[in-house]
Amino acid sequence: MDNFFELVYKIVETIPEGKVVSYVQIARALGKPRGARAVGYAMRVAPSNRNLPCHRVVNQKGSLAPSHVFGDEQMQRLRLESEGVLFLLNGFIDMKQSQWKDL
DNA sequence: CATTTGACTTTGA
DNA sequence: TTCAAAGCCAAAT
Repeated sequence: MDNFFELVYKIVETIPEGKVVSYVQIARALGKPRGARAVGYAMRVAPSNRNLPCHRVVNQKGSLAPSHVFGDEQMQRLRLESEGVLFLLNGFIDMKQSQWKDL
């Protein structure tokens, strides 16, 4: 399976622990600098059996999915914190340090 | 086959 | 600098 989704999943699997990646970066890696939305769509239909760290994929604003996607909003935050991702006081991710720029 | 939607980004005021 | 609107890409309906 080498469709768009699989490519996205491959990149997401490559995200190191304690780091996050913006949708646009993944889109760029796929050759679609403006395909960030498509990446998000791929995440929405992402199969759980793929061991996909979707919680490490965030947007440029540093905020995760609208919450209900993971079940509980605080759960994903705790999960990221457990991996070493730094969170700001406003509940957003500190992109300055946690954004994975080694793509 | 055409339209709508969506876990976004960028540009304009 | 912050807030609001438009735009683009791919998949689903």
